[in-house]
Amino acid sequence: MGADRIDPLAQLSAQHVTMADVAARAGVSTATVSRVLSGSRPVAEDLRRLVLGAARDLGYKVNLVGRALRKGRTSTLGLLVPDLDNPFFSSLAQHLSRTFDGSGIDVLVFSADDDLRIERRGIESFLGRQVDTLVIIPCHESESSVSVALAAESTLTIQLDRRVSDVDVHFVGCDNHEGMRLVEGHVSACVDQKRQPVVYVGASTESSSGHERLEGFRSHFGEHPTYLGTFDFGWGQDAAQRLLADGFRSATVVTAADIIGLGLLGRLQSLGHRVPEDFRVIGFDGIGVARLAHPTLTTVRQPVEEIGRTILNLINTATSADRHTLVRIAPELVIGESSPA
Amino acid sequence: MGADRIDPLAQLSAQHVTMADVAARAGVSTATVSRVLSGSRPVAEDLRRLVLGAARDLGYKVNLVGRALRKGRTSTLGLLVPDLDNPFFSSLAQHLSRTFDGSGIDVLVFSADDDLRIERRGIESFLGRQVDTLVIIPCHESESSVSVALAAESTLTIQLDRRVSDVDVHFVGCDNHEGMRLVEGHVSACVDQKRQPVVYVGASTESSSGHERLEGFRSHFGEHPTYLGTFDFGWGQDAAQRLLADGFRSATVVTAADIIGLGLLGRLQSLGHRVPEDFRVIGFDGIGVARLAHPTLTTVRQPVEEIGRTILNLINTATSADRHTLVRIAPELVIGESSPA
DNA sequence: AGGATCTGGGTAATCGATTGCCGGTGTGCG
DNA sequence: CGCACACCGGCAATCGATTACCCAGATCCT
Repeated sequence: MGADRIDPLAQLSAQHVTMADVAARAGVSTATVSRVLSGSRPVAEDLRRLVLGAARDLGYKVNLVGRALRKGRTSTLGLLVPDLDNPFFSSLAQHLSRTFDGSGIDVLVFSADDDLRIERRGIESFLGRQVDTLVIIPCHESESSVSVALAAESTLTIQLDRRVSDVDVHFVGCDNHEGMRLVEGHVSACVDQKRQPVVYVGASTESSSGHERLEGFRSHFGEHPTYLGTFDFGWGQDAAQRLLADGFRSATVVTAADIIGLGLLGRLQSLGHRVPEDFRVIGFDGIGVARLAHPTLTTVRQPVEEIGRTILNLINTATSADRHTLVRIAPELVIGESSPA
Repeated sequence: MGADRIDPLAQLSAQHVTMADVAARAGVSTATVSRVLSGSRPVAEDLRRLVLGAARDLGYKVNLVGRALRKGRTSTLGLLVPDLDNPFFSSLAQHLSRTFDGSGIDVLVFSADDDLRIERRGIESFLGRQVDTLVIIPCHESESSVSVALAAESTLTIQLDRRVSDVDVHFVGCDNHEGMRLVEGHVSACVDQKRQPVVYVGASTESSSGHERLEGFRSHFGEHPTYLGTFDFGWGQDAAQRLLADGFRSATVVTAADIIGLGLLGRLQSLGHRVPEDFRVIGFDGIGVARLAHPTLTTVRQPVEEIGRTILNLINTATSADRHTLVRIAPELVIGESSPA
């Protein structure tokens, strides 16, 4: 505790303290400094103390750029999301960060702003920075293929939640088909479809999740009126008005995402319709705010913690040779007030 | 268009194509390759074409780690947020990313998970990676000081939305005092405070925003019942029950954040109370979902676009010498149904 | 014509950390 | 006592891109 102050001399030289500086001060070679600091090889106790003292006095901070260049690895995972304003993606980012805390791997997030051009830039940026792992939620089912393939050929790449077609790259995501099965089970148990029609409000099939959920819906529910838009609140609101314009005054509305469901639910209520008495609304994803809407939203929850853990496992086991891993995580029905049992 | 295919030989050598490889193939020196690729000095047209062709054939991708080591700069901005699950922070991240698109600077986001230890790790990680700018929303008004000071002494550091005490580091954020003045104006214009009491549901004063909003509230409204918790939905819900337990059956509830207000609003409704008839609820931040609640939330919107632009400007003008810049952005009242005019 | 200047290419040092290899000391064993 | 070997510190090469410096040839000027 006696040597807590920073050496005044050191403050002059200031800014960049390198291993060479520490070595000079401790009177040893940079090799020894490196060994002490990284523990890569034992170093005599007296030298160890000398080096640690010098490092502390000078305020030495490792330069990860130098290390990365030499080691060829960065202990970094790059997460590329389409849009941080979408609560499902940001919560995925949050959980992934939390899962990797303590693993020695830093999670860095980049938002593509739903733009193929920026997505591409993000990939090149992460690859250029030599991230050890690239986790990507591709914007577009077909157009993102090239970028994903590019990434996969230079580093361990994992697709998350959405996948591109035509390219074999690891994928971890929810079983959308199963999710729609759960919804169908719930609906058929408590709705008389003769009296209350079922409609689907989904998202464009340009992303695999939009695509798969639509197909899941169709295969479990059969033919029903279908409205397709984008994964955002605004589309939910628009869709509410389309439904009303098309004459619906009562329906069970299955949506492709909570944000769509929430937009729809809000607009229906604003226009004086009752949920769940007139319209039942069902979401997908299980984002936090779904529980906070009024009424709370019935939804299919994707287990984000498990998704995070799966990715962590994949990294520890997967080699870049087997690109084939495809993990489908089973979702879970959460019944809320917008479509009670 | 004729030489679009990748050279088969190159694919064998695969993985890391360096400038040396490109130079060898083009029959020039690495200096020339660098000059062609970066445009740092003119190069004869024929050589230029040769180099570009070789780079394309080999699938050359610049290694940003090597570049960063040499240049000492990375064209990167590190954004450190306390929690990506908080929609205000994730929307800030999204807008900042969007603002910097096209500027040649990549925005990388790291979540501290509201934990001082992780916040510190994030800072060291960003500093080690030599980010040119570090934008940080500190977790804690006093405990984050050391970390922020550390960052500020090695790179351009800007505090966002929240600031630590005792340290002079650039700050860009909303004028919370002014925000509360707007709320007071709205409330006094349409509420008879004799008949409907005003209460404040805020967040702990451990973050500067919590602190300043509480003070702003007090200075404009005077003494009123005050409940302090955390910046999340759960606290809003709890607070609703505390209010009821304390006997309130009607009140104008001013909250410190939309997420608190939304939690509160939802819980009040679930328990059969009417908003705005019985309780008026007012938020702060202006997150997207505030417009989607039912009823929509009256709130004080922070202009995130302007905040983003301000940071971009600051980076272009600020030197690390003047750490003093303190920008307060004027917020804006958005009247919703939860507290109509 | 001869020196000054300009253009543009190559050589090699450089950024900071890591690590393969060498060698010196000390210990253990036969 | 002598040899083998473990231990541990240092030297110097290395990762990949950039750039200070040098130099050859061309052009320009008086």
